[in-house]
Amino acid sequence: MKLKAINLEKAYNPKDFEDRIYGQWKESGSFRPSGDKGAAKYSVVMPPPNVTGILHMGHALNNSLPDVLIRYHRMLGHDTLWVPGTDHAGIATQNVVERFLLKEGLTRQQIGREAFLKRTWEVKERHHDIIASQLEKIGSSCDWDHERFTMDEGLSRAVREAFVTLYERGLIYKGNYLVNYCPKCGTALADDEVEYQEIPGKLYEVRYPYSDGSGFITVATTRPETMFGDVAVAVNPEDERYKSVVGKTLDLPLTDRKIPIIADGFVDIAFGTGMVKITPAHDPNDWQCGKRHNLPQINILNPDGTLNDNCPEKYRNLPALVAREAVVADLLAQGYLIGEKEHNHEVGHCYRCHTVIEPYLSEQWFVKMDGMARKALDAWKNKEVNFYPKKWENTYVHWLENIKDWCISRQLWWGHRIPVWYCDKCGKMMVKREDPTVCDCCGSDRIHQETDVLDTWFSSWLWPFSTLGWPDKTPDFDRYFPTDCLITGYDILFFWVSRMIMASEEFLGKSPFKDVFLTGLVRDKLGRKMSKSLGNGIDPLEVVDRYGADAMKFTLAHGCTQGQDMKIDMDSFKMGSKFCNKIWNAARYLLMNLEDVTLGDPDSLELGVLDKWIYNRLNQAAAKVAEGLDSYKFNEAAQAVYEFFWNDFCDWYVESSKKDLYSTDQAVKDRAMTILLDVLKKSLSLMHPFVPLVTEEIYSKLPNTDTSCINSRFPSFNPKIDYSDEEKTVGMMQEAVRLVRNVRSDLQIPLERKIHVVVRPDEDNAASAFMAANKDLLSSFMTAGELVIDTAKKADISEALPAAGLGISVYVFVREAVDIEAEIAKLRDEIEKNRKSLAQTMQKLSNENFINHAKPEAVEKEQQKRAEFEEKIAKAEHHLNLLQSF
RNA sequence: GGCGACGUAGCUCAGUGGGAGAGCGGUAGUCUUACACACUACUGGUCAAUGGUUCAAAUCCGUUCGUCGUCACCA
Repeated sequence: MKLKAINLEKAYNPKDFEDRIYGQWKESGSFRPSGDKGAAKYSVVMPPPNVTGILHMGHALNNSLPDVLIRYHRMLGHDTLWVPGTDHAGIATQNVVERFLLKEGLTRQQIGREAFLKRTWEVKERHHDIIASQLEKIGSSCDWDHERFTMDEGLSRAVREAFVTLYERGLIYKGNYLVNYCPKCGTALADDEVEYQEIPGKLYEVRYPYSDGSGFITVATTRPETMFGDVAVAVNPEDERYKSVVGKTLDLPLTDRKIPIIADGFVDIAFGTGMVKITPAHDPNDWQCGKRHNLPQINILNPDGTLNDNCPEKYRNLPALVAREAVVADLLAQGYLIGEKEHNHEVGHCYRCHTVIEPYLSEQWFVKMDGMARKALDAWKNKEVNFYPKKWENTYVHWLENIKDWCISRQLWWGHRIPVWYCDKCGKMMVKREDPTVCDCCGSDRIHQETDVLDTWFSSWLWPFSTLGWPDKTPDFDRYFPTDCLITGYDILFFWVSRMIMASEEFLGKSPFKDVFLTGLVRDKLGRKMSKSLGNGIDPLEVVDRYGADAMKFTLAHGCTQGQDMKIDMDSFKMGSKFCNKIWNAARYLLMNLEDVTLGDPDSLELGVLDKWIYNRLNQAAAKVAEGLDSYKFNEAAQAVYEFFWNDFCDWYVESSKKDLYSTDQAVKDRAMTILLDVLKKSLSLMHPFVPLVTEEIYSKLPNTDTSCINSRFPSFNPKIDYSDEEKTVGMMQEAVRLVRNVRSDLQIPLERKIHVVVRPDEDNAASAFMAANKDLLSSFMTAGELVIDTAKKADISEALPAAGLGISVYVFVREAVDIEAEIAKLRDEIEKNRKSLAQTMQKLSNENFINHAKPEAVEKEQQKRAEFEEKIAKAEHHLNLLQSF
């Protein structure tokens, strides 16, 4: 059947088709798992973005990479599932909604818990739709039918199941402990939710007098206002200076309290005065020390960070920093403050709102971690879970070995409310999977639920199995759990990855994924983290708008090396865009030449040397892609498809085929096109995981396809294809062409001057025979007028310029192409002129006055000129020598 | 302070025992039957410094300098 030419738009314009193609895929259910039980399964869960966030480059990266993998496995025929979803992000979301309220002059307390949650759900719905459409826009082939939210019904059930189970196993407890508390967010935080930043502060030296009037001691502190919580002063028991004073009593300045001097090994003899005031309720070390010595804990703060009633009246209700100034002033006035020096120290800040964290004594819920940590360590030791790159294993192990109990209660409203009820009558506590209506113990219906909610990560850590139906034994769970790999940034290794492994081991006895690939972080060109406050972020949607989703995906994959952060700016994406354009134009070229062509069966054709060569290159590229993707070396896989398509297919194969494609013999043309389209079709499949949209759009136009690209078979490496002889032959031809092109370029012989060339292979072999048989092709690559393949080594080459390569030499009859005498004269002129200029420059540069007194820019400019002249002279002399040599 | 990473072409980075590479940039030329988002060629680097192991080191080891990350911290 004779085909008609197909005309594609002149340039690659992703906007013309990206949304349409994505819609078609989604519509046709292409993202759904095949459910084919006969095939291997491949499953991945998406790291759920915060529902109130906006997609940033980090999301783009850790959704692009799984997309590549998922598409690759789908094309291998695997039963693939990629589960998308969003996270309720307790603190972050609550903050967002509170900001909205503030604009209306309201606080959450004013509108109450129920109304606040209603508002929050509304905000969640709106933002969810934005996030989901952004994920679609960047081309993620996740299965939307499996989408989950950490607070949807199923996942909430999973959270309860997890909490109650852990409680039943004795792994959850409640108690009064010193926790990290953010006064602004009004909630406790886990240890790893605190970020430490060095800030300048002061170290105050304060005198505490002995109660017996025998003098005073001096302590050093950065936080003088906490002195109201002091319950002792500690010295090191080994400290000779203070051995005699241990046990004495001190008067605490500004108060009427008396505190003892105690001995404790944690005190550093060398630091400060060697005396430390002990404030158990406001410092983790002091808290430990207080426990050891059975000291009371005096909490001096209100939840909002102001001083409370345990402090002298004067300071009550002042914010800590204000109180500090007042205390310092009073200490100074009363002669207690004797020193004050600059002191930089690390201070904890809230990872959500960057407020200074207070160690705060309060009643909180905790998870015991040591046992789970051991299981998670074993999972790694047994190779149940593997880290890429390997270096993260150390970090993982170190964290697990030093783990502390996890504070999971948050004094927020947005989140999973802790499933604990208290009886108002008998005071008993109940921990329940289902909401109770009456007290188990006394039967009273006057019960109330715990008001705290759970840490967001308490739901995220169940994600790989809660999204598949756990705690129920669903078909999805049976089929797709454990998942195959997890891709996310290393910044949430502890928050999320480690905890998922712990939860999964605890509840299911296996690792939730086989592999963890931890990506680097996306940074700007200056190496700074992209952030809203710096305004240096790149919006993935803007990238899509300017260059297309494929360009973004390809660039990210191509730039993704193991363990390195990725520095990018908007221009970085030109690379992917150019590649897509190249693909587009190659396809356009072939399709526009389809007129009157009848395609044959590529499998039954007798292949020529070049045909075998290109199939061999394709086969090898496929091997590299498989190798790269199997080991999470996305850059190597992307590079392989790039080089194959551009350098092998476009630059050599398509160019080589032009003669046949324009042959007057229709049979020759049909044959050429049959193979060209077959290679194109397979190339599109090869490239599809990296540039899905453009390959699908082109694929849909091909006359030799009947499926969609997304559902086509990946052209996997076929060990039976071995055309290494053809590989050598074509390599030799390419070498000959390069040699001639070098000569032409060196002597600046314009293309329209057809040159006379003798090619002399070292040996008479398949390559020389091929070149002899394809002289026309070779001539066109060399733009040669006359070409002799001189296997017999008989041609007269005395007049030609030789150039030698590996296994081959070429001789170019330059004389015919260039007017030697004129060229020599021209070069001599040029050398002369440049030497004069150089002499002038040198004169300036050798003048000390010039060097010492002229502006540095001027000197530098002269030096640049010198280098330029010298280079020009050297080049001209090189040419001159060449021309004079024959 | 512990642990770790990095330092390769003007820029961004690959490369892990035997050839120093890519993309972008620069230079020169080319509208050579799709692609100027192209083609061709060229340019450019004591692979941070130093010592060692080796027949052979950008690659392995030691030390130094510089940059960064991370964990833990002294009040």
